[in-house]
Amino acid sequence: MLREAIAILDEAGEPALTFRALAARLGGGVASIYWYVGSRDELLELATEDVMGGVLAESEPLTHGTDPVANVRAIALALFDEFVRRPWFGQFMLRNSGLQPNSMAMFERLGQQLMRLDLTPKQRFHAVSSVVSYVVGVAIDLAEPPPKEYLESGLAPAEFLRVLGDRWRALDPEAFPFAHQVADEMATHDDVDVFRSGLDLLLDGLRLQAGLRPAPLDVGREPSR
Amino acid sequence: MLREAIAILDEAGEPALTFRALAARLGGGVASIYWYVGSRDELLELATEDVMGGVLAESEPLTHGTDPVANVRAIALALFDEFVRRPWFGQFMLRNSGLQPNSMAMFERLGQQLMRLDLTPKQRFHAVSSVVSYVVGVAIDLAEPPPKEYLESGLAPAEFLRVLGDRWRALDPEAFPFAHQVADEMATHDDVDVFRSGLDLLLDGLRLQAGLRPAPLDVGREPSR
DNA sequence: GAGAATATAGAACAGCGTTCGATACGATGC
DNA sequence: GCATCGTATCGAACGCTGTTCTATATTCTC
Repeated sequence: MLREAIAILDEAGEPALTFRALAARLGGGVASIYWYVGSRDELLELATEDVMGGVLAESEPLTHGTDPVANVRAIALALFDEFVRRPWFGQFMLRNSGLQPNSMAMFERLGQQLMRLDLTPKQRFHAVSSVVSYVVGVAIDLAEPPPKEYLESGLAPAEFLRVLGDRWRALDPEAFPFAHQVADEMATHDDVDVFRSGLDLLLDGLRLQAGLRPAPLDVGREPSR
Repeated sequence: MLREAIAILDEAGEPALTFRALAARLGGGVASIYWYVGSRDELLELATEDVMGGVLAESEPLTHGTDPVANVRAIALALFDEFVRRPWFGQFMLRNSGLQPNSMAMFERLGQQLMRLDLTPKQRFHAVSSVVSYVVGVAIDLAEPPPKEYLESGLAPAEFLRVLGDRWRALDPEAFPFAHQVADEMATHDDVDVFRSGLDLLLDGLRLQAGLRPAPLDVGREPSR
């Protein structure tokens, strides 16, 4: 049943997961679902936990590298991948305050990497919280349903970005010099690049705090300048 | 009318803003609201834009400092303040993809600060996006309604945090060394401290990228170690 | 075979956003 | 003075939602 629920979420997003839709898919009655799950929220909770379990399993090999910060980076990127695959996942990842086992395990996994750094417990706690917050922030952005203006336009995603860029470029350069300057970036940006950039800023700050040299450039990172 | 809508949001949160509740408060009929606003989503959009306008106005003086990164920091903290005051605000800040004037203006304001840094347009675009994502991530966390376990317990917020910390401490130290280590931090942490820490990591990384010295310690920052 | 635990649904309820159609009010035009 | 048109209001209904109640099968245990 959880499988079918996740399938609906994957295919049509969170609003599409109604008890009636799920019951129809299962070929059963609506009320039957309540035998297995207490509420819709609980169902979403189970779904996110299930997916988080998958990410946890898939990203396990990423935890054995010698550079703990690089490991955190790799794990975060694995999470990002899942957000792209399942936009609904990001929306609910934070819904549970770390009480679910798998979410807790992800938190623990990130924290364990940071235990190999010369930091105070408080700094470690703050650092993990920050990485999670950043990741969630990007996830929410990705999960945001496209504006209906886009849906009506019938444009391809890349084309719509170009239109958005054009709109920024058309703004008054006096009042919006920045929008004007980055209109091209807006038009051509790739989400994963943006995610990686911000993550690297955060992790560079963390390296600095831990008294490490800036960053090894050998893990597919673009040079900082 | 927008005033009353925001009042409901402030008093009882986003789910409480129903057209029927709003109509009752206005002493009118439900359908009348549709004369002024096309849908509930549009109403929420107007509300967030209105609040963002307020933050924009209040934080204007924070943009004149000599250190652009410190200015970004101050603006972000002003946003955070609003999230604490209005948890619903954070939830919807990102709902509009920068099409609303005030959200756009906030984006522009952050970007203009970064124009004073020696960065490429792409780096600037990524940096602003990252700061926004981080801020939104924290906002979402804050907006998360407290678990019903907490509501049923009747505990004060600080006490509930202590309970959560105790629970982490009770975990198997072999399997959860990190949770064990930061249980105290979890129990005693202050949200604004966590927010500030992560923001500073991000901004330190940005300073590094711009070729600046780490950070002036004179703006109320705690030393990095 | 009796009875308990497990499992399944149909029907109904209250609430939601939204739409429809009717009804006023006031200014404008002839 | 009367008709007309845009502004503004609203009661009633529609279709949808999560959820609950109650009744009924199915299966396992003694």
